[in-house]
Amino acid sequence: MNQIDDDQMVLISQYYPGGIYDQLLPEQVEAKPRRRRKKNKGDAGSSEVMRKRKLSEQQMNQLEQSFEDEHKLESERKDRLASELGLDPRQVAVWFQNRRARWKSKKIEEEYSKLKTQHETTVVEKCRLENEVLKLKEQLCEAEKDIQKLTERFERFSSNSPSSSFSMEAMEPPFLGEFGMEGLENVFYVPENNYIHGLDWVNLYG
DNA sequence: ATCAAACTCTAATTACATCA
DNA sequence: GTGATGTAATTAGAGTTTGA
Repeated sequence: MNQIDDDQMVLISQYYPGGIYDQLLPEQVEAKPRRRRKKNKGDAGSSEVMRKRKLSEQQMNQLEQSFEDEHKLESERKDRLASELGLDPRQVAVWFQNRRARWKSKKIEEEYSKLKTQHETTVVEKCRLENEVLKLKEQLCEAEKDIQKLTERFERFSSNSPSSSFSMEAMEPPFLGEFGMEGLENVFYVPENNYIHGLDWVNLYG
């Protein structure tokens, strides 16, 4: 299945003449043993092989430019680039493979940073909303206490004057102000021109 | 339709160069 | 000298195309 092996054998044998790959029997090749490169200590720093390893600035620039144009590398472009740069087409292919890997890795890092920032913003917002909920609960609790006081007061008032009528107009503003109800207009919303008589208003939020 | 060869790719890894 | 880092090259495995 791995048909590139033969090509790679040729390529490898170019880099490592007389090395382990020349000694492999056909059966060993077919068995696809995990091959390990020999360390290239003997040649380090002196041979043509080493000079080939590092691409020149001009080669790099052209490869980068080509990569910017298109991340995929078709056969034609690979061969053209290789001949323009004096490289083996295989080297060009390898360069693009590695470049794509670096690009992907960078994109993943960028995406991670973005998500991290979003997460931090969301946590702050969650905290703010939780505080708001707490404040609103406190307000609600206070309002319920006030309603309770008003109900009790109203009941005492009714029992003392069974025949008298009762209206909000008669109580405001001194009546509500007396119980610290300022600023609760939005909590106890009463539509305009909607007069509530008798006990109905007391049960509205019960 | 099937199969193998020849190619591509990615992901992981290794080997080497360079620099602090 | 050494560890960290960047990158060229290798490897395995999977997918696609092509021709017999």
